[in-house]
Amino acid sequence: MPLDDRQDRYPFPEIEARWQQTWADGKQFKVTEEPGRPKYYCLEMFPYPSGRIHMGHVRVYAIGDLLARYKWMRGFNVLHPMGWDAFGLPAENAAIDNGVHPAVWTYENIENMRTQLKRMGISYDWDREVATCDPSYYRWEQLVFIRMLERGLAYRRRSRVNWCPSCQTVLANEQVEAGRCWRCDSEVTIREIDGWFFKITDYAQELLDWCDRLPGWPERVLTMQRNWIGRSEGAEFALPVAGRPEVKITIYTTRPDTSFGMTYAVLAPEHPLVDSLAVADEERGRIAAFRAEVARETEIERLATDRPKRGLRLAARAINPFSEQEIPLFLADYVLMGYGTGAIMAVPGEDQRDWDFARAHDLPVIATVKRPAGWPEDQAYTGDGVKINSGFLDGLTIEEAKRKAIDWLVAKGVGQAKINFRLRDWGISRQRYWGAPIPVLYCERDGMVPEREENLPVVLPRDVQISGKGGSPLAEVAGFVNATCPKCGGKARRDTDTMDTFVESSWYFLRYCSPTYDRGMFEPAAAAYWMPVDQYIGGVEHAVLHLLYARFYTKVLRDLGMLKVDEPFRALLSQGMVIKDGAKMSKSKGNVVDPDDLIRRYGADTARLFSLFAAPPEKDLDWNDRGVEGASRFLNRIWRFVHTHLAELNGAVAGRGAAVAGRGEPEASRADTEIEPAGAGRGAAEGEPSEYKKEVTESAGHATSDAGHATSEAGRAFRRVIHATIQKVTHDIEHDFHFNTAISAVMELVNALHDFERASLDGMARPERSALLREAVEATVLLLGPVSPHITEELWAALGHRESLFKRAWPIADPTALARDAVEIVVQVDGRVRGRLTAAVDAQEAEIREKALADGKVRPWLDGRQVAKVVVVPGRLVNIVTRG
RNA sequence: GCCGGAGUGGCGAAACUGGCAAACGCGCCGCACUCAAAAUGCGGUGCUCGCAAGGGCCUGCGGGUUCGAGUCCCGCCUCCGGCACCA
Repeated sequence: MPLDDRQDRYPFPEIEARWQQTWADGKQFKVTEEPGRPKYYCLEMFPYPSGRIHMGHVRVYAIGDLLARYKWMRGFNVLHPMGWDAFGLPAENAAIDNGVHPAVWTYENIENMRTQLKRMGISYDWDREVATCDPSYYRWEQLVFIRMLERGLAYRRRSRVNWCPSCQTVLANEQVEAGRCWRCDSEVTIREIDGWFFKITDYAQELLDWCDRLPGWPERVLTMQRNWIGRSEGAEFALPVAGRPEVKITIYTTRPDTSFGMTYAVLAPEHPLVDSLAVADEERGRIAAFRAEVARETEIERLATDRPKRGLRLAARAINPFSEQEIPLFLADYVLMGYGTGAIMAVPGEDQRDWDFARAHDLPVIATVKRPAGWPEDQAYTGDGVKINSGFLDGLTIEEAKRKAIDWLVAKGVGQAKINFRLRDWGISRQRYWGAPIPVLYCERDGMVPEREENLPVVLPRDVQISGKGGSPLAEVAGFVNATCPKCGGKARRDTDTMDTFVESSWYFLRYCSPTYDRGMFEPAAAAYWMPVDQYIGGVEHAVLHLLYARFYTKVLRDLGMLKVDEPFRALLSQGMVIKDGAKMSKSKGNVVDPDDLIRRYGADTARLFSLFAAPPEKDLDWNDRGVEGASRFLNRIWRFVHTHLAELNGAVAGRGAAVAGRGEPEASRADTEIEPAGAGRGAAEGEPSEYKKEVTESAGHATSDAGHATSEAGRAFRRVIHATIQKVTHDIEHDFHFNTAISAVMELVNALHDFERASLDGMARPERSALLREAVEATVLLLGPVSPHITEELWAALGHRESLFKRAWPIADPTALARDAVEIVVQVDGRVRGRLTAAVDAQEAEIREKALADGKVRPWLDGRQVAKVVVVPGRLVNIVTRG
């Protein structure tokens, strides 16, 4: 078929639409569990249905689809699903702004985005699509909520929480970024409010431990999770208050070895013992004023570490149990109630913050670690050293002293070793409408009561006024709030908060295993077959949020006896952002590229090719319109080559000179090149299904009947290029997902194909040439299939194949084709390349050495110099080292 | 401050366990086709000295190890990301 005259481009709109239809009609990517066949669960983070896909989506889905299609070709049973993270605030904000119901808005957006995604030609099993706002979805997380409640893994308490004044709702710690709301960037304030929590802190240690057992995860994500969990080892002990034996302040420290240097102690302003410590009314007044002052600070101010530390000295004094000295007690804003015990021992000698505070308040400093020579006078010392001024700890190392100090506390019965985590429980109540209702009621008689399981789901009511003025909209819906107590049948009120949408995304990958199952969250056998996700792909912005929650939730489900896996995602590919003109694509910066435009102008295959070619997936991708042109040009070049050589290419197989013209309707005889992978034949073991190699090797022999016997020098060289490319592309995909270099290898093959085509016109036997051209073209089409599936399907059909490219096995490099008998060896003199020589692959070192020393290009460089040494690296280079 | 990651042509980027730096693509230059342009094809393209043959210099900076360093070691600088009065 000729190029489209008008555009000089191959007719991608027609081709892409047709193949998308063919795949859909044939349910080609629909999967079911096939016990005994190796599975591959390939998952991209599902999108929030904002209404339109953006380039970031194109990038993730192109990556995921490449892997999914590649694994199909390698014989795996591939689960590749798609769905919608459908609850959330934007829907509600749209309702406030435009008066559209969030449900209407959401489902319209889903329709839109589904159409867009289908135009990308991703190999999803659309029969497994889920939307988290569907009651048949969230009913199961309500059930799990109740089970968690029974186990104490979900609990309700009043607490100081992060509050976004703009979103009018509570935020979890993970959803606050540098004091601002992760979604709307408003400054976060603190509120004391009743709410539900998931006890993720119970899993802190396990979540941390498994960070060391996830080799398929990028190190940077694991590091972020470790930091977030924030484990620290130390000691906790009672700090006596002078003259007040009934008051016991517990302090936490990671440096019990420095206890002798404790010259004062500090309580957080909100510390509950502060009230009982105050003696006079006058002091109570000052405390109240200090607390008010601290409370006025915004989160942002509090985060600034360089600002002077405020403190208030209390009348009460404490006793350092180590030195038995009386020391002053302070309230100070640099001590946080939320970490440790909310009280610290201050050791200005070995802690810079304490040092700064001690300076400002004229407090004594005792050094308990010997300073290295020249240590500045005006700094705390946190380095290593020997203990001094520390009574029974003197002379010990820090580590020894830590242990001995803890032993001493234990012996005295006042303290013990203690491990602390920075991780806080996950606050999941949201004072908003568009979320899953919390399945709990409050009865006048029985108090808080969970809904009965048989009454689930607690359906989110449709009729609701959304004002955005604050307060849970559900509280205004009488028909929802007023209910009967599941326990006594009396009057009860429903909880009117909804769950954080991160709860839905914590298990959607499980729902995909059996999306319509109605007797539980997922069908156990299906989950057992598909889980864990083999490859998860998504943006790094979820490094601690979603990825930590999902890990936690999976462990909870395991402990509830519902699931057998410890971790949901075996491997994670954390893809970079899409950048244009030096900034992340965003409407406000005006640098967005609309995927729809792109696909309309160049086709999905080009959009996918470029986004995979421009950068390795983990790096940020610099969008470049010219680069897209280049990708398009490349596909056109292949198209043109195949169609201008179609007669020769198709004649080659049967060895007939007769041309088979016309696209896609070749003769049936072509079937002999087809591999029909029977279900049984496809794959036995993971990674490299055993019967697979044989099958493909045979096929290679078939498809290249004449080329296999390529005897000319040029023919063998070209065939080596073909098979080296197969090897490289396979390696790049398997080894480190460097699709950019895989694609560049195919580009090189296509360049070599053009060179060969020209060079072989004279002097090469026609059958050999034709067979090699066909072998190269088939390899190109196969290798490029997972990247640009439509054009390759079309070309594959044009080459006479009747079955989809993706039912065909991935090619394997033929070792005989790769074998070479001579290699080029570089000759260096003193590390500089001076000549080259050709030697047999199995040439002995001595032989290479002689050849190198005798080389005409090399000799002048040895003139007047002595050869000191000759380094021979077989198959690579010779370095002649000279002297004089 | 702590923890990660990265610095390579005009640009996006390559370089497996130390072995020809800059593959591939973009851009640019030249040529062919064309009345002309577009498209396409072919060739060139790190910097620098030279008419040329050919030489010298190049992977953020300074040292080191090595026959040989983009890659390993030590010390810096810059940028990006995460965490951050976490005791």
